[in-house]
Amino acid sequence: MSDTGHKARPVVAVVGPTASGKSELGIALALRFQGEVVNCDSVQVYREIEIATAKVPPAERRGVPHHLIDFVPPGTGYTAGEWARDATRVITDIESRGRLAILVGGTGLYLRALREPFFESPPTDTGLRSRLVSLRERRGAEHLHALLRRLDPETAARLSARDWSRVQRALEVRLQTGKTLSAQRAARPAPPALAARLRLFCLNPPRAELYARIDARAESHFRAGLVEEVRALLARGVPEGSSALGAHGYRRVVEYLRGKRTLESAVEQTKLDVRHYAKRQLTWFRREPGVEWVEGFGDDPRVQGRVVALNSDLEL
RNA sequence: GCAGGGGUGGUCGAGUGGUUAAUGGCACCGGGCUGUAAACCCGGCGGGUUCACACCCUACGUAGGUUCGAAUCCUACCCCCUGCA
Repeated sequence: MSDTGHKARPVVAVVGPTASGKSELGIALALRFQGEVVNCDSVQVYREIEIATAKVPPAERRGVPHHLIDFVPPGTGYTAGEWARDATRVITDIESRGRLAILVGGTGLYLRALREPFFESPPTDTGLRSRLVSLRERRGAEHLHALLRRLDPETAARLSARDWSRVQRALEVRLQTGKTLSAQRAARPAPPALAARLRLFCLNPPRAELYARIDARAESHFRAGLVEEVRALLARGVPEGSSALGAHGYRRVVEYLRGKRTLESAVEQTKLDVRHYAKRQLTWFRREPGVEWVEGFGDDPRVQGRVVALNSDLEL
């Protein structure tokens, strides 16, 4: 390509807050430019959890191939680092067939992991993790933080004791590798070549309308049988502490089924969870470099038309 | 109608004479984020001027009053809840 003077074909990415119409826009672009969708959503990777994930059902994908969706067993963990490797492989494959790769999803960390790879790190040691979790449950987050102060003072100083999620990760790194997280942070591999070709579109719908959609969508999930889906997943042995059942919708229904809240409060809390999440996504993408902001919803044909126009150079 | 209880900032709810623009929760807004990220964490939050210390204005149902000082006490009125009629 470069020797012919043509611009390298981009890897398109459609990101944005949840419920902003990313999937629809991704499919529209794929249809227009012979593309294939690569899921960039940390929950849609799981199979068997359906109703509250907003996955586009295969029948509605209009023939557009979707990758990295529906392939991880629900009780299993899956991480940003794994996704980055999988996505690199999948994108390479799509492009080798002469098609356009279109990343679609709202998980900012996943995209980050692709653009700026993490340091080499062994896979999650689930045994160690569960020991740390139970330690925290028994002795409190302060205790974990105190432990980290001994094992990695630099990271401990940077992290609040209440930020147990990161404290725990830092402990895992130190315990699994023998090296501190602070020592490893600098050692970041070079990004894959394709990262430089990313063309990043972030949807930005009117906030009030977005929230209204989120609320409506949560209610429709409950009407569609979300509670029954969760009941069945639990009955099948999917751990309630799994990432899949920690997803929005699922988390609160698990609490309801465990008698920790009413059904009504599960619905309301789910709406709040998702609204808060949408806001955090916006915060994330605001400082993500190279974002092209697209006002409106991705399922709006006018918005799709605008984004198509922005990619007119992809026309064959 | 009588007897009790109550009306507080977007909301729930503390506060019963003096650092009270008013504890706290929620909503909302903003920020952070290096392998659980739909996770986890932090901040702001009556309005106006100011880069800022600061200053001004408006606020605890309404209207008056007592007091150096009132969301807090008194009076009247309006509204809500409960019990008796």
